Amino acid sequence: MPYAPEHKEQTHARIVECARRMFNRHGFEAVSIDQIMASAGLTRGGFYHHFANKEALYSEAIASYARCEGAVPVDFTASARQVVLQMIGAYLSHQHLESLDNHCPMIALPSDVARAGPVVRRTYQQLLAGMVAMFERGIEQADRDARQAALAIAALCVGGMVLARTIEDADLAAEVRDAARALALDVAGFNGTAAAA
Amino acid sequence: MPYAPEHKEQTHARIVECARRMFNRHGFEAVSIDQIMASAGLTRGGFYHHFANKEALYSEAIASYARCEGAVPVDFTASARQVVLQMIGAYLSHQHLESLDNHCPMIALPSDVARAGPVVRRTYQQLLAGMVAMFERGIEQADRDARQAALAIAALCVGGMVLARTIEDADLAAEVRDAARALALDVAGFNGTAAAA
DNA sequence: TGTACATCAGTGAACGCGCGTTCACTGATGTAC
DNA sequence: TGTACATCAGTGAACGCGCGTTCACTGATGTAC
Repeated sequence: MPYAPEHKEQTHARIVECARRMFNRHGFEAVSIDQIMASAGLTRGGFYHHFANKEALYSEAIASYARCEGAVPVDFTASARQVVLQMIGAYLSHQHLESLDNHCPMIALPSDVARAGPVVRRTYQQLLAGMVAMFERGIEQADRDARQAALAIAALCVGGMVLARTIEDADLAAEVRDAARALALDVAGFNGTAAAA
Repeated sequence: MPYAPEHKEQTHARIVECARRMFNRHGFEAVSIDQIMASAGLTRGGFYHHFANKEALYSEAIASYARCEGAVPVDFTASARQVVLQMIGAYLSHQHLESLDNHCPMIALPSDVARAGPVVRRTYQQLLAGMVAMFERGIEQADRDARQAALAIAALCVGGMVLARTIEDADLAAEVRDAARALALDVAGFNGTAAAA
């Protein structure tokens, strides 16, 4: 047995992490395997010892976001209700918008994923499902409405950030984020508790 | 003067329209100039008589959406208030989701535009500004809040559709659209007036 | 009216380039003796 | 403890391909006489 068994795992994880960052910033197609491997301190040939092809890396990169720290810290040991408050504030924050390496894949790669294969899309869907479940848990409403509210908040978070990230005018971008955050907090039941931008 | 003066204009418009459809479906990068020109009944060489380069076509294609009919008919001669009701219903409709050639560019090309040049992004921003203004006009609220509501509704429309388009599960996609539409109608002041899916 | 001409929209072969992928290899490593 | 070995993660040259772009050309057209 040459090399310690965890050696390959570590290299694999390093490639995925580099890919996640680069995909977030530039999209799937604009980043080449050469660039990813170089960024991980390796050369192109080794790629196919770790992944069947480039697409296989897409879903691993998206899945790895759930394990990474994210752009803005959220204290997940707080109450479900507090987590919702923090999540909405963090997701629609200026800090999240600016951290190009650590965008949530739902706002960094929406059209890339829409055009990718089923495996990639399923991974993306799990990320959304996790986010919605987290909102649902912390919303104080009649049972049937909590899910609907959670889904609408997810749409506000993603829509607000997708627009803010795409348009040129920074003032308009901030306006969109603020409006989305205000409504999301309102729907979650935090009336008048506007968090910082 | 060979050819009638409107001849080139018509060919130009035909190329833009073909490009708009193909970009909507597959994104900027996945569609080649060859494919666009072939779809317009021409060959690749003529492209550079009409456009400086491929990116120049991006913004023309996005701008052309404002002039095309869209996926779902909206009667713009109705009152500002009725237009809002129709717009929200049309934007978040199943019909819009399914019409891959006529998606609003804001949901078809979000990451493509985010990575494009300033000209493309400015065109996209104008599309958003037009949508927000239309919502603002038809919302009955205190002046200061109308704009905020309009921005939040735009975020809901775009977020709801971006998510619905990207995830695999059709039931979850419909749930997201329904939740976004219900909240958007509520914010616009159409309490309990749920439109058809 | 008929014809020769100038224009320029459209053609298609060719270019250089970077991509994803393959493959014969190399050499650092843990194991067996 | 020291050495020969087998393994396999990583290397880097090479491949075929399709892309955006260029350019010398062709031929359909409206105009001038």
